[in-house]
Amino acid sequence: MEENHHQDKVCTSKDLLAVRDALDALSGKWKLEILISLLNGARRFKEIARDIDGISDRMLSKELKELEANQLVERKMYDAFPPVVEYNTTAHTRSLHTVIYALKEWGYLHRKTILEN
Amino acid sequence: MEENHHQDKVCTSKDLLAVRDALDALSGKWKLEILISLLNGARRFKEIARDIDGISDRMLSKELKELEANQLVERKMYDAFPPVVEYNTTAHTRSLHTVIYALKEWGYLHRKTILEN
DNA sequence: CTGGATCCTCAGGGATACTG
DNA sequence: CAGTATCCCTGAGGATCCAG
Repeated sequence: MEENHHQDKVCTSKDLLAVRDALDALSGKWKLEILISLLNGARRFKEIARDIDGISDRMLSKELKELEANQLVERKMYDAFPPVVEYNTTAHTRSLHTVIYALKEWGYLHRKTILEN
Repeated sequence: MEENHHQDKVCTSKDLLAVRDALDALSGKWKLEILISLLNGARRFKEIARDIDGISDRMLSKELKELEANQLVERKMYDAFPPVVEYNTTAHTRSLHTVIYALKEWGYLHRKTILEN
């Protein structure tokens, strides 16, 4: 980033805000599951709903909207009856791989650490 | 990890649980701020409280306890009056660096992505 | 099928006061 | 200083019904 202010802090307050932004985009009980479902292929509303155990239509709709607002899913509507809507990932979703990988690895490590003591 | 089951999924359901474990350990409004404060050096209760704008004693106490349960902070009590308690990071906290770095980088990228459209 | 509208519950977190 | 105890409020998320 452009300015550093010569601090050797682990994480500046600006950095903290960025971390929060990232976490906020993934916040909510179902977002990750939805993204992972879509990372395995484009899906329609009901297909995602069937894919994710326990999610209600209301929540799926809400989370999809937030993900779309954050450009993490793309919504394609086909003019037909009954309605056909297809959800898919975006380039931005793919950029999440590093984050998901880091969280996953640390999650496994964390569980191991906790169980060992 | 030991078994793969020959799937080429981006993220298995076991992986998702690990991601959730990671996120859970960092959940709560103040945990990251507390960790970052401590990553810049050991601190006493009141020092952390002063470091973090807006946090109440109650929340600081609660979050510190959860972090300690997750071995992300270490609590040292010195027998003295008035009481002296010092909080510090642990080896496990340091292992979080990859995660925080990934989240930070993606957070900046995310903001850039959103603002561009 | 793809959702929107409504109502309800509960846990996260704020404010304040108190104790060893 | 280092926390606890209490009370309260808001918003995330569940359940159910309705509409195009």
